[in-house]
Formats: sequence, structure tokens, C-alpha cells
Amino acid sequence: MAQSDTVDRILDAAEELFAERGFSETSLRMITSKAKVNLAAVNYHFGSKNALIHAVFARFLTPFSATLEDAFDDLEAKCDGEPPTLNQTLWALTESAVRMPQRNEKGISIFMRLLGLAYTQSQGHLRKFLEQEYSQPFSRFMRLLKEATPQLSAVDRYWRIQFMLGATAFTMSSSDALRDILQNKLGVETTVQEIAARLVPFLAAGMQADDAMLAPPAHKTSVA
Amino acid sequence: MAQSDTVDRILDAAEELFAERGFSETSLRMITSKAKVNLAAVNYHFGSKNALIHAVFARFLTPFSATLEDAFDDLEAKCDGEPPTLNQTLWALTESAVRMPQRNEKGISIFMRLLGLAYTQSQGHLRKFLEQEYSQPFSRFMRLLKEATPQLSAVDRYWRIQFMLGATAFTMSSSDALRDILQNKLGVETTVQEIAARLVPFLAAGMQADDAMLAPPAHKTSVA
DNA sequence: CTTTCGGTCAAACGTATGTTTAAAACAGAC
DNA sequence: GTCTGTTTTAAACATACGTTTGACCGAAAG
Repeated sequence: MAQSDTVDRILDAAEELFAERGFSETSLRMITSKAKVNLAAVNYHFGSKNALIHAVFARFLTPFSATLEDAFDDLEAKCDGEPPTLNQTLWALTESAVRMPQRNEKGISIFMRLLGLAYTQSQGHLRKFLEQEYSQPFSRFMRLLKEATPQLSAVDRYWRIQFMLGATAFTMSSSDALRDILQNKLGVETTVQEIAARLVPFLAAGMQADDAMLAPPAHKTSVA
Repeated sequence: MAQSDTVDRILDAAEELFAERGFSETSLRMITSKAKVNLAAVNYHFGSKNALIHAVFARFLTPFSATLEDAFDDLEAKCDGEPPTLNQTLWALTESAVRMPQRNEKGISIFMRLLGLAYTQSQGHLRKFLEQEYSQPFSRFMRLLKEATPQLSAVDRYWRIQFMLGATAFTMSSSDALRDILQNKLGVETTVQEIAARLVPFLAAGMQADDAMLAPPAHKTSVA
């Protein structure tokens, strides 16, 4: 709300509207009227709506992936050869996210919601863009996860990573709504940091679940 | 693809298209042309696009919630006063889902994907519809979860349920793609049942994660 | 002062959407 | 065969969308 540059005003408005309504459900006219700029400004400055979506992601994902690489560097340096633990790896990720300089108090939850939407809304162009631009920190994270869970078979690890991804993306993509529900039902206020603090141990425990629990309860022979 | 009744053909086409493209991104013209039906048929038989979305959900959610209630009845009868365990409750749910008579082999994953979309795409009308129509089995499931995890605070339980929901909806909703990736990377075939068999222990472990893990690793003062 | 050029603006373009209309086709009852 | 109510059809409707256009503005450069 501070700078009056057209490009930033568009990005701010688009970011917020995308986060609360999704991409297809947000029109350029909503964005430009919220940003108080002319409709044509989006196509003039960005070229197309899809390019605007990419720009919204790039604006926070580029500094974030740099921060994340630094955090991984620190972590690996600290561990000095030993692979970092699962908890350390997950915390490096969430702390990098939380530490990001935010334009406003909603910064983090918008950030998270957008990431969730990126996975969820099947926008082919977005997925391709993200894969091309940010493959490096992603594969590094995957490698750390692998080294932190050597006891898991490749298949087990694969699925459990998907479960983690799902719990995270899903929760974060509706974190605002979920916070509101909790506020109404139990009268509890929650910050994104607190959600993350609850999520990480859940993920870590699931990731390290004992294989003994893998069998379903007996019911093949007789069902009561 | 068997019955030639207009209503069912529309529902089949809509279900499939919604699952793979989302609601806003699927037009009535796509649906009617896939169903080989006149465009006006949707508004004639259902009244509106939103009502069609509701009908798609009702078609599998109504029998499913009946099956689920039966499974819960059996479970509670078997436990005879004692509250069912977390594992039993989760298995009752997944087995009810797997047992559902499906129109085709993709039935379950379409089912899951739609549920994920219902939560994710901010379609207010859908959320309201689902809450009104299927509140009973939902609250019963919640009650069972509560009784199976008495050690959790209400807030902890709330968030962990969201995490479970996310891991499930996300994984199942893209189970086709995930199965293909696994097939290409590791040469492993997987069924939806096997995914469920891996998911349930992950969820149970996360749900019962020790609160001692709740604190982030020490890093304020000195880092080990 | 004139030119130039990046930026803004109102207006229009073409297309796609959900919905409605009114006529036609159909099926069963009398 | 005729009538009656339901279903299907092609066409149109009104609206919204992303994008493009061409005139206009304001300041820096000549």
C-alpha cells in the first residue's frame, strides 16, 4: 500500500486476490480495479494474465529459494558430513519460510496459500514454470529427506513424501478459512507460525512411522 | 458409458471433467459435448451449473455416507462400549471408501480428487451444500476421532485432523499421476488399496505424535 | 519549442460463458 | 389418430472475459 508504482500495485492486488479466490476465479478487471490502475496496464507491463501469475510467484519464490539454499548450506556445514536429521531439515524449510521479509502481516499465509493453489489448481503453465525455475532447491530438499530417512525403502519414502506434501499444501492453501473456523468453534487465535509448529512434528512422526503398523486390523477371516 | 439416460450421461461426463480440470475450468459445453447431449439439457434437468455440481457430489456421497454409517455401527458394536482405536476408525473409513461400488476402475481416485477440490476451490455454495447434507456422518467420524485420541487437546486435534485430511485428499486426488511417476522412476506398480495401506499408518503416527517433538530444535542460544 | 518515447487511458474487439427461448420430436393414454 | 405431457433441439441472449487499439499525456532530449 506504500509504493505507488503501477507494477507493484498490480502485483500486490493480484497476489491478494489470487490467494483468496484462485486464479481462474480472479479476473484482470478485479485486479486492476483493486490496484486502481487501468485495465490495459496488466497486458502492457506483463504481457498476459498467465505471465502476471508467474510474476506473482517469482516475486516471493526467488528470494525464498535463495534463503532456503542458505539455510541448507548452514545446516550441512553445521552437521559437518553427517546428514541432517529429518526434524532439522523440516525446520530449516519452515524457518526459511517464516523468516522471509513480508510486505504485511498476511504475507506468510498468502505465500502458503498460493503454493497450495499452485499444486491444486491444475494450471499446466504454472507447474511448468515452477519446475523450470526452482528445480534446484527442490531436488536438494528431496536429497536431504532421503539422507534423513535411510531406514525407509524408496517406495515407502516416495509415498510418505507425497503425504507430507499433501498435508502441507492442503492445510496452507486453506489456512485462512481453517483459522476462522477454529476461532469460531474454540475461540482460539492462531498464527501461521503456530500452524507450522504443529505441522512439523506431525509430518516427522508420520515420516518415521513404524512399519509394524502397516498391516490393516484383522478382518479378512471374520468381520464382527 | 453403458446407460444412455441423459441425466446419467451428464453426471458421468461432469464427474470426470470436474475431477481432471476443476469446476470453473470446466464449461457446460465441454460436459454436454463429452456426454453427447444437447447443451440445454443441463439446465433443463439440473437447473444450473452449481446444481449439477451438487448432484455430482450427491451421487457418490449419499451411498458412501450410508456405507460409512454401517461401518461405524459395526465397529462400535464390536467394541461394545469401549471407544474404537484410531487405527480401527481410520480403517473403517478407508475400507468403506474402497468397498464402494464403482462405475469404473478410476472411481475411487475421482471420488477423492473431487473431495479435495471441494475443499480447495473456494466455491462457497459447494461447502455449504456438503455441510448441510452430510453433517451427520462427518460429526460422527469427528467424535470417534476425539474418543480415540483423548490425550490431545482440542486445538491439537483440530489441526492434526486437517493435516490428515490434506494428506489424504491431496494424495488420492493425484493418485493417478503419482502412480505413473512411481512406475517410471522405480518400476513399481501400485493400487489405490496399497496407497491407502501406506497412508493409514502415516496418519495414525502423525495423529499420535509425541508432544515432546512440538518444540523446534534449539537454535536460539547455541546450535548443536 | 519540438520531438520522442514510455506510460496511461477509454473504448472496442472477439470469444466464451451460463442461461433462456420457442419450436420440434417423442412417448404413452385415451 | 389425437391429445398431453415430457424431453430434445438449434438458436439466440446477455454478460463477462482476456486482449488490442489508437489517442493522449508528461517529461526528458535534441
